[in-house]
Amino acid sequence: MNTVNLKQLAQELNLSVSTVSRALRDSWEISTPTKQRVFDLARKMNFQPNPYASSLRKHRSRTIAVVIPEVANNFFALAIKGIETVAREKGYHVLIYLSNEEVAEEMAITSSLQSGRVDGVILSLCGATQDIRHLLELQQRNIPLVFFDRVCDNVTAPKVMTNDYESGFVATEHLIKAGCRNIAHLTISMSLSISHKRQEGYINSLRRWDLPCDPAMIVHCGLSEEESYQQIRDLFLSDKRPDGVFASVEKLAVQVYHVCRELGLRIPEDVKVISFSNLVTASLLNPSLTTIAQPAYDMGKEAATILFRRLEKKYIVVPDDQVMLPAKLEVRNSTMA
Amino acid sequence: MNTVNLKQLAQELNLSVSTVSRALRDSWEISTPTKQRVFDLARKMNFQPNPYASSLRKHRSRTIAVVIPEVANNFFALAIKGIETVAREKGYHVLIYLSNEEVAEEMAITSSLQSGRVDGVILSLCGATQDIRHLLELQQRNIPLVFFDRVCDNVTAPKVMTNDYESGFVATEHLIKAGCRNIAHLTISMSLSISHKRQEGYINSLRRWDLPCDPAMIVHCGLSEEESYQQIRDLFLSDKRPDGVFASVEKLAVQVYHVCRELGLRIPEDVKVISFSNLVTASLLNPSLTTIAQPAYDMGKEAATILFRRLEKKYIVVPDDQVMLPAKLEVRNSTMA
DNA sequence: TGGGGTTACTACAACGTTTTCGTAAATAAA
DNA sequence: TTTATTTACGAAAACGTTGTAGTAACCCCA
Repeated sequence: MNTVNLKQLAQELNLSVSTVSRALRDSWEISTPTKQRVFDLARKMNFQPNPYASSLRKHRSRTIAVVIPEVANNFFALAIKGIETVAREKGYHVLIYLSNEEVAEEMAITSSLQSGRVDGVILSLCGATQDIRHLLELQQRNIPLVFFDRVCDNVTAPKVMTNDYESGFVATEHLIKAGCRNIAHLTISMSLSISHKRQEGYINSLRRWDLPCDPAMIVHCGLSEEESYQQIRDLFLSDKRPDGVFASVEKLAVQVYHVCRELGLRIPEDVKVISFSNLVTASLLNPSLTTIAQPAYDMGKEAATILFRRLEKKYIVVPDDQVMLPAKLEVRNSTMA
Repeated sequence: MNTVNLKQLAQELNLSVSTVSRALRDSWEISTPTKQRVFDLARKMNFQPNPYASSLRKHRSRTIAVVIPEVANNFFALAIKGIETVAREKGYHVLIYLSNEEVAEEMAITSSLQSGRVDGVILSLCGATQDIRHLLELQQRNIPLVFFDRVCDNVTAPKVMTNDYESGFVATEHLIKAGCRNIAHLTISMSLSISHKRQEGYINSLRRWDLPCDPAMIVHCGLSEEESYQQIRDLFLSDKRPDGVFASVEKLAVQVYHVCRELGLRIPEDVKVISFSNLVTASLLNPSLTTIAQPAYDMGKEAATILFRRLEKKYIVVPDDQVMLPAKLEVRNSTMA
């Protein structure tokens, strides 16, 4: 427990508390010699101002919250790193909350954030979020909100995204050019706009190349490991086995690898695979995985930067600036012709 | 900004602030009907108590800090998940700080934590930490500290570790049994006790099997990617090329794969590889990687549990209880005989 | 009828900062 | 010399909660 406070400094220096406070904040109202005395003693006594007293008085916590569905995932981990970097630079603190892909948890979290504990929130939706009241409530409390990656179209707030539509298009096109004619798309919860966009890119790419768009080839995978594994397995055991797979998230690509291994299917000979992914080991997989890599770190930095712009310049209100950071296609062996 | 407070509730109900406060905390001093009235209005007005006022008054923040060297790493990410899970269960909030493997940053972080912002700290040292004054300072301020994984032997505090010595021994033994006779050990900064222990396990395993222990086979890799890549490359180009490699951290194993690819060395035919690692894709690598997997999630949970035991003082305060969670050897193709 | 005890509340002072409003003293302007 | 203005500080009131110390009102039993 921190015990040295302004009062003690003031007593020691024969000054008033307010003078000490002002001196430490380098106020022009305090003479240079006095400031020096205060600085010296504060340093000597290792004075650390109580952040809670300060927050209470100033109605500012210098703390932000990051709410994400999971952290054991290179994309979100890198995003956190980006956010933390910017935050610490700006003297802010970062609270982390994991919704574990559960809407109920996401709601409980945002609800607890209404207390004024944080000055702002950076959030990436969990897969099943449909109801957005909990997000609107945050805004009603005047707590700035910035989305990244899994944004919410129905909420007016800044958003940091990747070019999901284009990436979906390019990924599918890449498979087509590699010779695939029966391409499956694996995706998660369709309540997410990123899933929509990626899928649209997929569909339009098929159209553009005059390939049929078979609804059976679009697999909406469940959230549980087992469920999605089964679904992917069923897909590969169906009459029309795909010769190419575009996975909208990394986890699904990993499962495709496992399923193929189980079923004795060869990648890329029997089926080619491409996926949104930030795996560090993509190039070391067997075979190496062709990925659409999102600039996760930069997205985190960007989201934080936007948030701090809002927090520090209240007068400039940009209701919903959107930043689009392009993902990058990294061609590897899993889509070799 | 949160604006509904106790005072407003009190006014509306014709009660005193203290009564409302007590009613909300379900105090026995308040009659049931009054409590009900208070609860109802609080819910209706969506009252959220100001956490900073409460923290100031109670000298407790219900917040902990997690300080780790990096997050874009499955081990630390899972540990965070474990910590966050326990914390939220207990009604605590988790601040995250990344030291980026820089002692200076680690010190700046712990220094800022002296302010009483957090009730406790969970920390994993960065590779180069030697000076431990910043950690002792935390303890002098009576801020409970719990280490996990990269613990600090010189500081008296609870520690959550894996059986590093045994794991080092077993990993090396596994290579020996697979036929390796010239085993290299790749490690990071030797100021870390986990590195020491893993290395000791390695050395003693060699001794146990009457194999020579060549100092040239122990490579202390630098922190930068380029540096360690060069060091590993040099190792493989040296006169006595190892036929087995025991990597003490995942990152180095990944680099071994890259180096081998560059040099045209085959794993496991030319060189067998085993590594401490929590890679989800270990089994999908080319070849699949034999790992010593630490129970990262459980370690996080355990560290948090110990910290909360201390914070809540329900149990006897044990100054430095140490918990050892065993790592698990997962044999895969990279060490096939 | 009064002393003791319980019940259900209230008043007020913390907690450590920041900020508003003052004000003595020193200096400048008249 | 008198009157403004500046300089450098202090007193006190916030911020919203919680804990301590009361205290009316009622009941119990002698």
